Amino acid sequence: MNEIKLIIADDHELFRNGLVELLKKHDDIKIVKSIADGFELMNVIKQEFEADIVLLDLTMPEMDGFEVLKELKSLDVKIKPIVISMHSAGNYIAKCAKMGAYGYLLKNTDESELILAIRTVHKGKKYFSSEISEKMINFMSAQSVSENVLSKKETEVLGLISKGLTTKEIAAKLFVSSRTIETHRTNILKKFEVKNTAELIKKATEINLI
Amino acid sequence: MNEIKLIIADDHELFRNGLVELLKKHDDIKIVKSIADGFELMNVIKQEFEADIVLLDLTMPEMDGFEVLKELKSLDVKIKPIVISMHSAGNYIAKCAKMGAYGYLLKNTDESELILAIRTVHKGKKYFSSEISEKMINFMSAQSVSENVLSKKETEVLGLISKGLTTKEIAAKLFVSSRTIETHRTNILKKFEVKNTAELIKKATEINLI
DNA sequence: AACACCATCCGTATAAATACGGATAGAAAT
DNA sequence: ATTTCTATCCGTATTTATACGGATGGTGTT
Repeated sequence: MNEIKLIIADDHELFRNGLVELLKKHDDIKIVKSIADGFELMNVIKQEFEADIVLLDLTMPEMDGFEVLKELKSLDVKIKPIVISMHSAGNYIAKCAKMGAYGYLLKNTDESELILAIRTVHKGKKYFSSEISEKMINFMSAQSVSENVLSKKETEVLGLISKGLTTKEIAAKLFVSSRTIETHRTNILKKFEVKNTAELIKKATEINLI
Repeated sequence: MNEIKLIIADDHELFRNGLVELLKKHDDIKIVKSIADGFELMNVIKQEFEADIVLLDLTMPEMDGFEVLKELKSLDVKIKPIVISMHSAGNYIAKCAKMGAYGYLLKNTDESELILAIRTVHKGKKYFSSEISEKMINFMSAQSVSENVLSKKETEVLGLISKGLTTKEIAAKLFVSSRTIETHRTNILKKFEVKNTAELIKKATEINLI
């Protein structure tokens, strides 16, 4: 039969469950697994599991979506990843496309688009909505060069900055030297092309990174 | 006749026009004026104009909604103001209620609620949705005491901070001493109950102040 | 093997922000 | 008439953030 076997990987339980409920109504789609982290996901995939598509969140605790994409590419599996993220920043989209994602959806998308994306990808085609494509293209043409995507540590540091922690406090919390955090801050500012914390936080929230 | 005479005061033309279109469909409501600033609004009101209700935006260039409320209260007119704002912060709502607003709506409200609010207020009753009331009550009970609403200057400074300007640059731009801006910053931090700029910007964006 | 990126650390220096504690004139509120 | 708030300014001191420039081991890519 032509049933589409789907895995959901997202660390937000409510969101996962919402998706499950929503997809239940569609007979051609069957959720075979619902998983909270990339690490667990890869374990499942590597062992025995057969699935057609994985709906992949980018931000997960142990192993994030980028890492999953990378590993999926190296493995020789036929599972097609559709990224489903709250980030609409062009650089994220571009990076995912480059890393082999078959689709990119925003978390605030609607049901019909989700279904459309799943079916399109299942047919072997890629699905990037016009909105998403546009953002990616804008990003590419903005010559912003390669990947000013924040590293995992940088993302973590950014989150702590936005909570009002100082460099010293962050260093203590992460058990590293203040120098390290200073460097992270510097690099984050560079990647965002801003000159101070205030502008950084504003841009980060605009982009929904925080 | 029971026609409700309405004035719209909002500096966003698109929004104003949208409202007009939307309200056209309701025969009991007549838009008698559409205005972009509080100053102009008060001129119109003071001269001759008769109206029942004014839909009042809080953020307008020359004279903002708070000032309008204040002046309306002092004048002896029967125009009832309904505030329509994008800010859902409890302190804003509370301040408006205190200053004599008959209603408070968020800009993302829907048509039915808007109409309901207008008709309710026209009958002489106040209209605060349960969502709005709740936020106000939470704010009141949060002992946050009086009005940590930013003054006009503070709001302006906050906006410039979020654009990445430093204290010195802001001072130069506003033709005042750096000391003044430093004090503004201090006061803004106090009012938001945060300890540094990063946290401030985050909170301000959450609250939609920027 | 060579290259690129990441996370980690270090030094020196300046600029900016925050923490104190004041002051004053004017407007507004009660 | 008194108080409260706002916008403006000042001093002193400390803490943070930013700007330079540089280094290393690990990991992953090509």
